[in-house]
Amino acid sequence: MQKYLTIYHDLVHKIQKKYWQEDELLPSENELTKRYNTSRETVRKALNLLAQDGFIQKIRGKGSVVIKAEKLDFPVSGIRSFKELATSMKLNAETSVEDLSLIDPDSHLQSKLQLSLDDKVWKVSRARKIANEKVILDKDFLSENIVPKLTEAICKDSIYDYLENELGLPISFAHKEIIVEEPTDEDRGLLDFEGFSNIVVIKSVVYLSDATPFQYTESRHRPDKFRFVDFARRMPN
Amino acid sequence: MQKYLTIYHDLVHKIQKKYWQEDELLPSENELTKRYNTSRETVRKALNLLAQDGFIQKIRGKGSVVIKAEKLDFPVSGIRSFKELATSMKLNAETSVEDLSLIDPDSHLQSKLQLSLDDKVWKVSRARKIANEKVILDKDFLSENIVPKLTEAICKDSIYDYLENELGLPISFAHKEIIVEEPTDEDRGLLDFEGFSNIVVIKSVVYLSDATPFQYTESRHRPDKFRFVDFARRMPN
DNA sequence: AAGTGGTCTAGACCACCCG
DNA sequence: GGGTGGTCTAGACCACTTT
Repeated sequence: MQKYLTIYHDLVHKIQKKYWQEDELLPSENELTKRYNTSRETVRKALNLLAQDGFIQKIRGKGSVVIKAEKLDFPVSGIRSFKELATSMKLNAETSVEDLSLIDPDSHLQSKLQLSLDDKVWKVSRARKIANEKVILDKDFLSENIVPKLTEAICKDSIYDYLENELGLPISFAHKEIIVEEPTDEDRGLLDFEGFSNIVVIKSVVYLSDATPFQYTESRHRPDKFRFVDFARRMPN
Repeated sequence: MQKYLTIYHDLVHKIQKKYWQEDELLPSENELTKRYNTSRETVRKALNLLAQDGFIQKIRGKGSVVIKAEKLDFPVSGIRSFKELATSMKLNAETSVEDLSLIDPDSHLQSKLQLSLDDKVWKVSRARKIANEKVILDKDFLSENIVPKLTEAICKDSIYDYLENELGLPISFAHKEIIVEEPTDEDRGLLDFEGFSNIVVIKSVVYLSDATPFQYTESRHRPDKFRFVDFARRMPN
């Protein structure tokens, strides 16, 4: 494990354990350099990660302030699996696999996943139940080229876990968009939809570290149950 | 201007001018170090910014690949004013100021903006017209402590521009959330709402670089006209 | 084996904040 | 003036990809 990541994880852990109060200052970079017996640039790398993730705010001339933690947030930025989210948010959640099949992609999928003519894709539909209501419908499409096999057991647990830990795929980045749509008949059939007239859809394409797209996902959320949170930083220009 | 930022801007400019093709490799870090007559760490800082902004994908052992540019992105991450967005997306846009007044904040605002008991806030309501339809309602609340004066002319142009360039405020980061709500009577009155039964609301709190919150905004979008794009990177656990 | 990006070091100077 | 974070340097070793 790299030094700056162990420092990062140690600090995250201490912040979450309220080792420092909110609005309090972290030890200075020079102090941390001594404590972790490393160089200042390495400490800075860890602190910059913390800032990027919204744990601290660095203030020139003063120090690094611990930021008030929000909870029950559904992060927009960052690739996280439903299982990771459910765990970290301590949700009482349950997944049912509604469909698992190997299909011929339509042209939209072919272009999104840069497929050849006779490539096939896995289609997975899963309904997510939170507090005994089905409120999320996840539709995943994965290149058979890259994911040759999928089982219902894997889908019920965590596809991400399987991809990263069993197949060792280097998942790298994702392009996401959020739009609001009219619910389809499928949405109404598979979710507890009550009388809602809109559905919030997060569409994403996930890439490997060599920039190959291998997964297209639509995560369809009942509009009353979610808020999507983002932590944005003013960019240079 | 810092060296790594000038390098960053130069490379962004060259990528946008198609100096390198999509999927092509940038010159190596060592090569760029020579060309810009600097150190490798400085080049790497610029390249990491490019990767963070989705311009390139760095691949160990190979190099930095120029990523296919997506078009018409409405960035979630990054704080941008409507004017910046409208300009960069070349929209035919128009703003009307519906309300501008100095009010006593309710308790919700007091806590969001960390106000004292008799502090006042500016309230600004603006309707955004795109392609001759009023589809966005922006409601801004700004601390009078930090923004002592506001005029209708400023609000019609760009508040951000005024804050950054006239007042010189160091705008630093924002916490945003996206939720779907029922439209209010105000929404129906000020927007061309047709028959829609939901509205997409982006709520954000904007902070100065010393972590003081000074602005609370609700940007209310007609659901059919709304699209949000984000570029996410898999975080180390 | 050579070239690439990833990490780490030790030191330097700067701009900013505060007592 | 002393401490803080921001930038920059020159050099080193490593893991990975390609030839």
